[in-house]
Amino acid sequence: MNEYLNNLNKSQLKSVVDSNGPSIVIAGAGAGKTRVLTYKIVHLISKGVNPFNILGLTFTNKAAREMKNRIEKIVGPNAKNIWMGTFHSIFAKILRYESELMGYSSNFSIYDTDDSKSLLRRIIKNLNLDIDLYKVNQVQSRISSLKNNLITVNAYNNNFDLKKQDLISKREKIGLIYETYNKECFKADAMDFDDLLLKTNELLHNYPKILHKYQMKFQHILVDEYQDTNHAQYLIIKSLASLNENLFVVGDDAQSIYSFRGANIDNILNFQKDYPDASIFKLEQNYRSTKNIVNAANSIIKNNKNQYFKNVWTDNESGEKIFVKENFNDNEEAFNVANSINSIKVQEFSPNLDFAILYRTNAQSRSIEEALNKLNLKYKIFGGLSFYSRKEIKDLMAYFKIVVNQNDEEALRRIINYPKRGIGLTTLNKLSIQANKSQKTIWNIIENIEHEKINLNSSTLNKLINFSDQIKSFKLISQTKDALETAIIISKESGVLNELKKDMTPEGINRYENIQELINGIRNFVIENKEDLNDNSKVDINSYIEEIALITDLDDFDDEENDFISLMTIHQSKGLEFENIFIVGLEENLFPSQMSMASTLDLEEERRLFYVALTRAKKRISISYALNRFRFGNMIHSEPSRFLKELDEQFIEYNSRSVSNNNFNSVIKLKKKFEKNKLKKIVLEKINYNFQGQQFEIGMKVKHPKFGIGVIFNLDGQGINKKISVKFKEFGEKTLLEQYSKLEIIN
DNA sequence: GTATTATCTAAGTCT
DNA sequence: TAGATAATAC
Repeated sequence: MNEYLNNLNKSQLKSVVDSNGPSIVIAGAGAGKTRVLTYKIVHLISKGVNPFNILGLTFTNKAAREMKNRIEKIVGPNAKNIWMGTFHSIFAKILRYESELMGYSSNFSIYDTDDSKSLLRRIIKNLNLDIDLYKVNQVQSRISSLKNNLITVNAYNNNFDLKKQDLISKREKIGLIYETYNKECFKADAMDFDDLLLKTNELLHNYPKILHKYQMKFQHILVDEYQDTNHAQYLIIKSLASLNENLFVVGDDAQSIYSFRGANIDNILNFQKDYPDASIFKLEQNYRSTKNIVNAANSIIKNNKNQYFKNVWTDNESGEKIFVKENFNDNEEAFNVANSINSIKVQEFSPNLDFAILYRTNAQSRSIEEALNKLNLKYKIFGGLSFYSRKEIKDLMAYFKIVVNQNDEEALRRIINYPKRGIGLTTLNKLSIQANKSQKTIWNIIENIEHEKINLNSSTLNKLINFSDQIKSFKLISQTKDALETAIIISKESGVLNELKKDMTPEGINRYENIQELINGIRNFVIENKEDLNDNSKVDINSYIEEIALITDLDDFDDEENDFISLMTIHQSKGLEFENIFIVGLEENLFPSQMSMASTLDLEEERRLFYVALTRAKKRISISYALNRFRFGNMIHSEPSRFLKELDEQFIEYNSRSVSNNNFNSVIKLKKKFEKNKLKKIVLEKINYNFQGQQFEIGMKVKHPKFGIGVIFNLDGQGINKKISVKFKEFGEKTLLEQYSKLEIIN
C-alpha cells in the first residue's frame, strides 16, 4: 500500500509525509505540485482518514477530475467521496444545500457575466444614468471587485475611500446600481459568479452551526494554486480550516497571474503570519523542461522584485535553444508558426497534441487559425467564444433554465419572443412595469396574466397565456422525464429547432449542428451520471443546468479522442504542459499589455505570465513577434517586447528578418514543403480510406457513435471525397465524409 | 410588432 | 473589424 511513496523524490516525499497541521508547499513550475497534492491525499487516506472528510480545491474542473481519478486508481472507489472541485463549484454545492437559510431556493440560477451585464445595462438605463459615464463593462467589473473583497452594499456605503474613488470618476451612483443589482438578482433567485464566494462567506459567518458542520466534515483541506486565491476565497478557507487547522496549500508565487480577478499574492506570502507554526516546503527540481528552458525562464523571473527566493533547476538534458523569430506582420507570423509545426511533425512524426500555440489575447487566434487551415492542420481553440456562449446554445439553455427557475429574468427575456411569438418590447415593458409595482417577477405576472389589470389587447393576452402554458407544461415534463428527453421535447416544442432548420446558410447549418451537439452532450451527461444514482431516480435537467453553469471549454479538453493542436491564452494554459510551445505576439503594448504599463505591479504580473508561458514547454519553445499587426481595424507598427531583451542570450537562437535576406527563396521552400506535406497527407488518407474497406450502399443500415442508427439514402463523390447521406432515427438527415464518418454497418 | 439598415463603440486575462 | 444597438420603413 505504501509503495505509492516510491513515486516521489526526496523533497516531494518530505512535503507529503512531514506535513501535519498548516503546511505550505512552494513549488517551482514543473516540480510536481499536482503530484504532491495527489499523493498527500492518498497518504491521508492510507493513514485512515475518511475520504468523506477531505476537501480538495483546484483551479479547474479538469484538474479536479484528473486528480480524483488518479487517487481512485490507488486507493479504490472510496475516493469518490472526496469533495474535490473548483472553488466556485464546491461553494455552489454548499449553497444549494443551505440555500433556504439565505432566502434562495436550491434551484437558484447562476448568472454568467453576460447575464450580469445585460441586467446592469437595464438598471443603468432605468435609473436614467449617462451610459457614457456608466459603461456596463466598467460597472460590472467594479461591482465584481467589490464582491471579491467582500464589500457589501452597506460596507460600500460606509466606506469613505471607495465612495470617493467613484465620486472622482463621476460615478457616484455606483452604490445605488450595486444595491439595485443585488435586489434584482435576489428577486430572480439568481447568484452571479462572485456571489458564490460572497454568499458562502455570509453563510459561514452568519450561521455558526453551519460553519461548524462543514468544519467537522472537512477535517482536511487541500488547496491547489494558492497564489491565485482572492480575499473571499482566502477567508472561506481560513474559517473552514480554523477548527482542525489541517490545511495543506500548494502554490508558486511566480505563477500568480489572476490579480485582475482579485487574486492576492499576499495570501501566499502571508501564510506564515496566519499560521505561525506552519511547515514550509520548497520543491525546486523541475522535471518537465530542458535546462535551456528552465534557465531561460529563470532569467525572466529574476527581473521581478516581489517574490520568494527559489532556485528552480533541472537534471534534464540541455535541449534546443529557444527560437525567436521576427515577422513582417501577423499573417506571416501565423504562417511561420503553422509551417514550423508542420515541419516538426513531418520530421518527428509527432501528433498534433504535442503542440500548443499560446497568445496574450483571444483576438490573436484568428490569423493563426487561417494559417493552420491552409496547411490542413487540425486545431482546437479554447476559450474565446466558447461553445456555451454561442447564441443558439444560450437560447436553448435559457429554456432549460426557465424550466428550472421561472424567476430567472435573464432567461425569460431571452426566450419570451424567441422564436417570434408576437410578444415584443412594448408588451415586455408593460409586464416589467407591473412587476416592479407589485414587487413581483415578470413570470409572476405572466403566470397569472388573466387576473392582472394590464392594458393589453386580447390577441396579446392570448399569446401570453400560450407562452405561460407552454412553460408550465415544460416544467411538468422536466419533473417526470430525464434531462435528455426533456431537452429533446423542449427543443422541438418550443420551435427553436424548426427556427434553425429553416436557415440553410452555412452558418445556419452550423448552428443547427451545435444544437445537436448540445443534445449529445446532455445524452452523455445522463449516461455518465446514471451510474451514481439509485435505479428509480432520474438525471434531470436541473442537475444538468447546475453542472453546466460552471463549466469551461478547458474542462472538456480530454472528452474528445481527436488529435489537435491547442490554441489558447497563456492564462488558460496554466497547469498544462506540451512538448512544443509556440508563444506569439511578443510585442510592446500587446505583451506586456498596454494596460499594464502604468504600474510596476501590473508589469510584474505580465512577466509572471510570460514565465508561465515558457514553463509550459517540455522540449522546445518558439517565440515570435510581428513588426506590423492588424489591431482595432488598422495596421499598427509594433516594437519587439521588452521581455525578449530580458531573456538571457545564451539560451536563445535569434532569427531576425534581416538575416534571411532571400525571402523569395524561403517562401518557395516553404511552399514546396507544404505541397510535399499535402501529398503525404493525401497518401495517408488514402491508406486510411482503403484500410477501412467498408463498402457502403444505399439502403444500408448503419450506426454512428454520436447520431445513433440510421439508413443510407444517398452516396456522392469519389475517393477521399466520398460522401454518405444518412437519415438518422433521432437526428434526421446528415451528410458525412466517408473517411471521417465513423459509420459501422449493422444488420 | 417586425425586418432591415445605419450607426456606434470597443478592442485583456476568467469563474 | 465586428458585434450591439438605435433608427427607420413596412
